[in-house]
Parts: sequence; structure tokens; C-alpha cells
Amino acid sequence: MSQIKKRSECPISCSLDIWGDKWSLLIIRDMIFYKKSSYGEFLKSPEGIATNILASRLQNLEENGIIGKSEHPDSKAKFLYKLTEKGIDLIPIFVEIHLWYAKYSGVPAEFKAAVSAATQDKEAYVRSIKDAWRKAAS
Amino acid sequence: MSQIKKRSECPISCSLDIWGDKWSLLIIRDMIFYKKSSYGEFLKSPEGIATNILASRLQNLEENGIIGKSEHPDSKAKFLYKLTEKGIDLIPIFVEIHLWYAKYSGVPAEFKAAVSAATQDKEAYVRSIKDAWRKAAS
DNA sequence: CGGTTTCACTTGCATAATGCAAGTAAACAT
DNA sequence: ATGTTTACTTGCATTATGCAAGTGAAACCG
Repeated sequence: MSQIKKRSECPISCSLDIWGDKWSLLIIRDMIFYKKSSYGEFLKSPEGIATNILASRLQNLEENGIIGKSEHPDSKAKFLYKLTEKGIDLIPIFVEIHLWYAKYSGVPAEFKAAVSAATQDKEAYVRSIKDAWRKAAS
Repeated sequence: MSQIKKRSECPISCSLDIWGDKWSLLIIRDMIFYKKSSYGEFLKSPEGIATNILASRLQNLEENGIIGKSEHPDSKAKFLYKLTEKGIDLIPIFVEIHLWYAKYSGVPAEFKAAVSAATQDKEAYVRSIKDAWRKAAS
């Protein structure tokens, strides 16, 4: 089911064909920045994704190798979703989006520290998020 | 008409609410990397955007301050669309998308040089694209 | 053990976004 | 004057998303 549609061979276009819909990046954001890892947690996000859309996006992200799905240590009724390396490597894109938005629209207070850190040393900031994520997910 | 919908206060979510649809980033890509600046040129892109969608996306991007619309020097029947500073500052996001895709899916030969340049010195590469764009648009 | 709750979905149907073909009006070219 | 180019608009088909309710397996609770 993966990669049925591909509007062109352009890397930008192909990337958007994978995760350029209304919800995929928000799910990934939840995993990266809020350490979420289960269906129920994603549903609680303030944007309010619908249950059927969430299921379909998770499946698509899995088929594209951006997240992995496995048994949840807490319960057999749950699943544990976690980013693959391919998913972790989307972090720099999020950082750039964050900086762009902060520059032109400002950000809520809770994000100021992150923006400041990213502005001072982007590489180090990306590395710190990756490390934090790997730690939390291990 | 601008900013009617905003799913949350999250910078990522807000950014996606501005340009996170199926087409906006491809129009901006055409302006940045292919120096396109008119309706007719955008229509010719390989992905094949529909005329009504193109018109609506151009209007939205203008309302959000990402592009500007002005008279075309060649003809009064045409308009000239160009990126604002806010639009130019999306370039780092494109570069990261490009690198991500190249890392996991490879890119056609015509993009190899760009990926190599971006990998060696990202800051310099972003600067060179910005400069090239400003030159072409002046 | 049996009933209730939790969890991760699926299903059916409404609405919104996008796709397609044709049409329009102003400017331009001959 | 006439046909062409340009930037759209309009109407309708199709696809994506939104919403509410339902389902089945596992967990929890007395």
C-alpha cells in the first residue's frame, strides 16, 4: 500500500507524498517532543485528530519506515509506536519549522528556551533532542 | 481570510496550518529552485496542479505574507509573484527535507551536486541559494 | 468468575478539500 | 478586427478528512 501515489520524482514532492498531509507531522512531533508512543496518547493532542485518521496515518508511517509498531511492555491491549532512524532524522526539519515560525509569528513562552537553544547552536540542539529521544525510547 | 483555522498554539501545527497542504510547498519550491514567478509557470510543473487550486494557494500564500503579487514587467496580462523575506526563510526547511529524502531514498542524478554541497556546509549552501534567488528576483 | 472498563481500532455517513473540464475577461499580437 | 495568451472562475466529480457510534480483545475489579 506504500507509495502508490508519487506526483513526480522531485525529492521535495516525494517527501510530501509520504508525510505531507494534514496530520502525519503532528503525530511525529508528539513522538519526538512529547515522548508519546501509543494510540491513546496521540488522540489526546490538542489538535484533536479523528480515530480513523490516526489509525490510517500510523499505518502509512509504518509502511514508509518512519515508525515501528511493537508490543507494549505495560499491556497486551496496547501497542508501542516508536520512531525509526528514518523518523528520528526528521528532527532537523522540525527544528527549522520551529525557527521559521518563531521568527515571524513569535512563540508561546513555553517554547522560548527551545528556540533560543536552537538559534545559538543548531547542530548541538538537534543532537540533544535526538539523544533525549533515544534515551526516553530505550 | 487568512488564519481562520488554527488547530492549536503549537508552532509546528500553526506552520502546517499555513503551508502544510498538498501544494503550497511545491509552489514555493518552484519559486526558490526553478525561479518561477508566474501563474502559467507554476501550472507547467510536473506534479500538475489544478488551476483553481493554484489560484487559491497563491492567494493564501499572499495573505500569509509568504509571497507578494505585483505587476509583471513584460505584460499587463501577467502578474509577478515573488517570495517575501518570510518566504525566503523557508529555504532551510527545504534543504533539510532534501537531505532527509536523499539519505533514505536517494535522489536523481540532477540533484546529487546540491545534496553534496548541502552536506558539506549547510549554512553556506542555504546562503548561496538565498543569494541566487535574490539575484534572479531583483 | 463475571461484569465493567480500557484500549485500539473499524464502520457508516457528513462535510471539506482537491481534481477536472469548460468558460470568461482583459491584454496582447497580427 | 480577430485570434491568442494569460490568469483566472465556475460547476461538478472524486477523494480526504471529520464525527459518532460500534466492536472485540485484554485488563481490572469485586
